[in-house]
Amino acid sequence: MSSALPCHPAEKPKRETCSICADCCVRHLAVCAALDGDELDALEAIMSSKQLGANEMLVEEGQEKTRVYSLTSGMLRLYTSLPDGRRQISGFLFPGGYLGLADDEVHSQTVEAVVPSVLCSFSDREMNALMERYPQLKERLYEMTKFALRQAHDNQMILGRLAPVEKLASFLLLLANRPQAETTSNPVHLAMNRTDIADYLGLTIETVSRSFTKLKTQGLIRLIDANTVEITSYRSLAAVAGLDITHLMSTANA
Amino acid sequence: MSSALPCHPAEKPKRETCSICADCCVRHLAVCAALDGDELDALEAIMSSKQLGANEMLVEEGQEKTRVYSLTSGMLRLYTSLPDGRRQISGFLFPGGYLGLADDEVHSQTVEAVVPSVLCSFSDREMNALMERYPQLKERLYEMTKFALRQAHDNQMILGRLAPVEKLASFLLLLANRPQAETTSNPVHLAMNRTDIADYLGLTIETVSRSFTKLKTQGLIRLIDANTVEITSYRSLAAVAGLDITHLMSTANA
DNA sequence: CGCGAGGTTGAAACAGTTCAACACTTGTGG
DNA sequence: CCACAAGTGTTGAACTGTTTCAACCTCGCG
Repeated sequence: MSSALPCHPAEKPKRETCSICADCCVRHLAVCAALDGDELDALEAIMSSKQLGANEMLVEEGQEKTRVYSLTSGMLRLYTSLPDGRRQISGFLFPGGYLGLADDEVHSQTVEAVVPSVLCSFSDREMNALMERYPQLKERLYEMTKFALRQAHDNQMILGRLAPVEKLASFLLLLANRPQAETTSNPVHLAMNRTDIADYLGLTIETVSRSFTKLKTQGLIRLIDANTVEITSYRSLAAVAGLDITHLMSTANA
Repeated sequence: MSSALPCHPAEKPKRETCSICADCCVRHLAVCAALDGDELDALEAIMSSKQLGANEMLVEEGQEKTRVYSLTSGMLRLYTSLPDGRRQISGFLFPGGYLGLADDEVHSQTVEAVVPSVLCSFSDREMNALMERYPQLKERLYEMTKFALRQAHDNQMILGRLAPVEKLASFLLLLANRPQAETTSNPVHLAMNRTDIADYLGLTIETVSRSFTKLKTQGLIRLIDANTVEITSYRSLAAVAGLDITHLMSTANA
């Protein structure tokens, strides 16, 4: 689906005699960046692979947390729902992202694949054991949790104080500058649909659509197609967003 | 100001020959719950006390993080601002709360006292050293960070998907059930003013005021005075809030 | 070719914001 | 002790913008 890098583990034979982690192209972004050599083998020993189809659910809110995951390729959405069906997407998970940072015993959010995805799966118990054995692994997860918390704070500003166009501008900049791509990616591919964007930004799909039109009319973006956005004027878009997101570009993964 | 428990360290002589931490009444809520005996002495050795007047600023967004804090008594607000002055309060810190969970080198938020407050202050460097020495201290901070992340996710739902009355209802329930009081406190004392509430919930002060009136008219709350709310019907208020916040009551501090 | 899903656009309804006035409390100074 | 000003909160009325509801468009696919 996505014109991603040519090397996901899924495309290789599942488990060879030797390390597949070592060749993983998102390793430097993921938890596993904390490990090397033997340590990596130990991680690999408790790892299994998991694939998800588009919109397939991985975990559901309230479910016991028995396994944790590291996303290799694809994209996930994390959300909570209200009894009446209203939904708030708290974030999207990109390759290198870790699933289970916020939760202790129970998952506090539902997780679904936005597009077909591949994950590394671990028993929560075994992962905890490994964290005791390799403190740098725990340290890494701690750093990733802190980063997630900063992201959540930025999100609160977006949700609480930005106007719809500003929200969308921030969102596009966030996608353009997300760490995975290393450099600023342009045009930006929107793997999620308008409903997802709306539920992430606290808007309706109609308002999202109208905000796209506004940015287009103002000449800040160009919609190559409904899911591909070219950022025509990066600076102006950042000015509209108001939010200073520069720290999200570099700090990405400490 | 607040009719709090009778024992804040501030009321005692500043540093006696022996442990003041051991007598601290919020210790079981704070970082220090992870430590005991000698360990507690080690923490106390690097600790100093800090007092803040109402609305006094402790740290400013962008400032280098040289010290970290544990709140003993009072209340703090944490927020970020936009260039044009719009403000989003990401949360309030209550006694036992820790300041500096999300940040690495630089503070990502401004912190001010809502009411006169007393804090334990530590050099960030020394605290890190202590965390290396006592892994359970790091573990404790990690748990508190995870809790903060879950809180942030709940907040995103409140900001993005709840109507004003629902937002206010959630906010009141949050205050009523916050861990410090141990039991559900009623009536609830609002130490912060309407502007703070508005900037926390993503509303204007007028809408906050009107929402108070609506809850009052519906018979769910009673305003003893502008800053004291009696929850008349807890269940109905929870129903209005929509949000299930029960997990915030018990999980408080793992 | 026609159906369905996803996205855009238009018009009306509604709700939160804005602007303004008023009430209440507190502190200052005559 | 009272008058007055300042700060905070509430209420009203008009306005603006998002939501709602509906229609329409486009694309992919059976």
